Amino acid sequence: MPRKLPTQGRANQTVAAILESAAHILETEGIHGYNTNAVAARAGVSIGSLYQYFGSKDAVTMALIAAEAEDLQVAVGAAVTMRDPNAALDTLITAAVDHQLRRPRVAALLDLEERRLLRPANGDSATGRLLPVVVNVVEKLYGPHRELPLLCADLIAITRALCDAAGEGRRESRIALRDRIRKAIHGYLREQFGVPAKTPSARPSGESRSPRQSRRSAYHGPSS
Amino acid sequence: MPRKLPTQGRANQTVAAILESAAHILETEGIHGYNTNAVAARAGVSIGSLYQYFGSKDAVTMALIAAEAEDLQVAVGAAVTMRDPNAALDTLITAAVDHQLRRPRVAALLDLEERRLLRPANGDSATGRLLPVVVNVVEKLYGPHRELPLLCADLIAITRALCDAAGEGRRESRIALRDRIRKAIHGYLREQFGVPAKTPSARPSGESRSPRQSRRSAYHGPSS
Amino acid sequence: MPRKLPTQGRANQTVAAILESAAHILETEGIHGYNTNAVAARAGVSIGSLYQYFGSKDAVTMALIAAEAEDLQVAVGAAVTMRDPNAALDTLITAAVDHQLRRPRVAALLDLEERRLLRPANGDSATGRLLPVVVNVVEKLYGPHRELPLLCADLIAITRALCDAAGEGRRESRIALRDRIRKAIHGYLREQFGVPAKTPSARPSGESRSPRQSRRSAYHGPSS
Amino acid sequence: MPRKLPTQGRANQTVAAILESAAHILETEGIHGYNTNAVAARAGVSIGSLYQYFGSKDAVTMALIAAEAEDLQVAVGAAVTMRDPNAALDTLITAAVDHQLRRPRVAALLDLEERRLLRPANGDSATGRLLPVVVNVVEKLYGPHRELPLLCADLIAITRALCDAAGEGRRESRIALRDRIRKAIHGYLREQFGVPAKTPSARPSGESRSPRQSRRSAYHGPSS
DNA sequence: GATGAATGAGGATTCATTCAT
DNA sequence: TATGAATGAATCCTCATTCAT
Repeated sequence: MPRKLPTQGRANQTVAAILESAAHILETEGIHGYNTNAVAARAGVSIGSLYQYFGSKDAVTMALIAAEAEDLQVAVGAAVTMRDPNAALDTLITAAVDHQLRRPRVAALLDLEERRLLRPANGDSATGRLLPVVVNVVEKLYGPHRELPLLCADLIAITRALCDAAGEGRRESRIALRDRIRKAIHGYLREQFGVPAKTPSARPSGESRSPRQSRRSAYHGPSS
Repeated sequence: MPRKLPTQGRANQTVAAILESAAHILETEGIHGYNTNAVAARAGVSIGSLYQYFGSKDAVTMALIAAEAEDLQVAVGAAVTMRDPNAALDTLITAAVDHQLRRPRVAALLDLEERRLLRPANGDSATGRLLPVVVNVVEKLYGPHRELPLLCADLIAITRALCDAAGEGRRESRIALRDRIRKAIHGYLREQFGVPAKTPSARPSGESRSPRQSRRSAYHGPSS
Repeated sequence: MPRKLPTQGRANQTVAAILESAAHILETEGIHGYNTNAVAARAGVSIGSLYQYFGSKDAVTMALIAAEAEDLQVAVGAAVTMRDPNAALDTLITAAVDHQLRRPRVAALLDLEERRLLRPANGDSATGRLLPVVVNVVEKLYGPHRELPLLCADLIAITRALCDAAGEGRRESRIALRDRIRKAIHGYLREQFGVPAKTPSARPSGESRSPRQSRRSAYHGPSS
Repeated sequence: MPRKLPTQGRANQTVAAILESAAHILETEGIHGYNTNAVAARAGVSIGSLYQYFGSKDAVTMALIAAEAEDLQVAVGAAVTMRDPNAALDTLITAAVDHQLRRPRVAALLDLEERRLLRPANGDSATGRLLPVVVNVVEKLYGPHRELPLLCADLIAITRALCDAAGEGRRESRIALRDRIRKAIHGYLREQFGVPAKTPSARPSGESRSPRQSRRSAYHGPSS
């Protein structure tokens, strides 16, 4: 690592170019246009170089999955250190939304590939590392539950689904999407926990408020 | 007419065998094992016969999508005629669960293919026909909402996501899954409408009633 | 032959329908659309029936070649009996033009196939039966020549080429085409024979005249 | 640059080998044996290599057409610069003969394919570039004519037909063939113009000299 | 005889991967 | 190390032909 840093730098550049190219092709052409020759060509490197850095097409895909998940991982890392579980959850949701909306199709397609590629040596999927954090946050927010991992996996699935749905076709602000995801998550959890908590509105600051009463005024619709 | 019937029968059998084979291969091998030769071989017919009935591989896929969606369509038809919107919603959920759990992977993969195959053409996907029914049912249950189609699309996406998640890996009873979907749906809607639904979704037990109160004190976030 | 005439009639009808269909497909789709299934379908018979009457695709093609050449054969037969060689030649030319222009593409494509199919058991091509007649006519018109068969084969090739060229693209009257063919033929022969004969204008009657002199009055063009 | 040249050389070799193989197979097997696998095999390259250089079978065919027409184009270029129209015409005829006789069947089959492949696209066939040159030469030789392009297209068709006819079966010297073509061409033109050409075409002997003069009196038209 | 479902060899094309330079 | 030409197994699809009904 200390030696031949310039080389390392070039290698890193090449790897980055390949992954960027792969993502772009997946986004614009779908799986059917996703082949190593196209990826190498668009990356501006030879096919031989691609195979120098990645032993196979699947290796490229896996690296892309990891790279795409990276910003998510950053958010996960940040969430872990937060005191306020609400802020932590918001951080995760925001990261998920940003991630999925940046390249909606890539995210969806990589989901598929991830399932296939993780079959043999599973364990370290993005979800795998995400789940415990979510469990931790939710437990802080809603208390213990004997099926918490299952519920949190559901939350992740729901979040992903809403992002995917938002990605194809309908264009809307990420704020609106975030709001809907928050409602889906808290609605689900409240049903599961049998609690009248209400979705906190987007206010990433205010580390604490006594929500239940004060938030009532947020209701609209037939009720109040 | 008697002349043609045995022939017709054979043709129908062949078509059915091909679709069954296609579904089986998608389920067990994934998209990577899904090719016309394999489908024909497993169906016990020659590749030529496959192409006698389906003009292309995509045609097979589309027919499979239609066939797999058929039971869903039946449920949709039934739900349309129901007076009780709660029962109608349950019918739809049950159908979705049954459909997705029968061949979890097929359902997920066909979703992907459907997106690709419907891009150029019309919009009569399974979701397309499902959405208005859901909108109608939800409106009866929760009242009007200016973004009802969007919300209902979310409901469909959520349902699908939970089924998909249930499909891969964890095995559980469809009753439990149905219950979780119901909670996700009603939780989301209650958040969106800010109102308790006219009819609560699941009353399977009394067990989960009491925790609701006692756990209250554990909440952080908006509450405390 | 005397018995089961009705059956024979039906068979003939079927055969005729198949050949007509084959010609139509060759004309409109070219060799690439010319396959037995399409021919049978367009003829309104089953593929099985086609193979009942023709042992193979090549058999269909050969029958089509024979059928298409039939009107040419009629003209050949007529030409043989004519006294006036000029009228005979005109008959042949007219037949060739009519034949080639009715279905220009079929004629050209069958030419190709004929060459392939006649390789093994050649001898009875349309040209084969045509050549001696042409030789005979030309000899009467222009006198003997030691390479007459070669010259006459050239005449046939020239005629065919001009018809083919007329078939694709440029539309013109068959009278004009006939005139050009006549000029090409007589021009060639005059060069070969070193003779001042001039192309007779189209006057299919006058069974006999001493051509060289009497034909003078027939000249047109810039002169007279 | 030195880096690329050997590679370029290899690529060129491969392309040349493929075209040579294609021509050879067309010549010996006809269209029925003309498929990409056979072409690649005979060229000593893999099928993949063939598709590296040619996007499709038709692309191979078109490249072959262009390659086969190349020597013709050279002759056309040479003819354009010639002062003496007779020499120019002879150059063209010789080129046509040499071209067609080198691989008679290839030339004929490519003619067919050319018609099919040029249908949709532009009109720059070999004939397309040839025609204006011929028109120019003929006009110099025989003077103006309101249908000169048509006549010259006929000349090209006639030349091609005689070459084709010479190609199949009968073997003869190209000198004899050239002579016959010259006679066909000038015979046709004299008929059309009703005039002796400014320059007689072939002077291989003295034998045909006297008739030309004596024939003059037979001409009508501009002359007499 | 007539039918048309079924067959499967054959042909076009793609693309992951290798390897000589 | 980089390159990109070459490879060939795999895949989609066609069509001449057969044969059970």
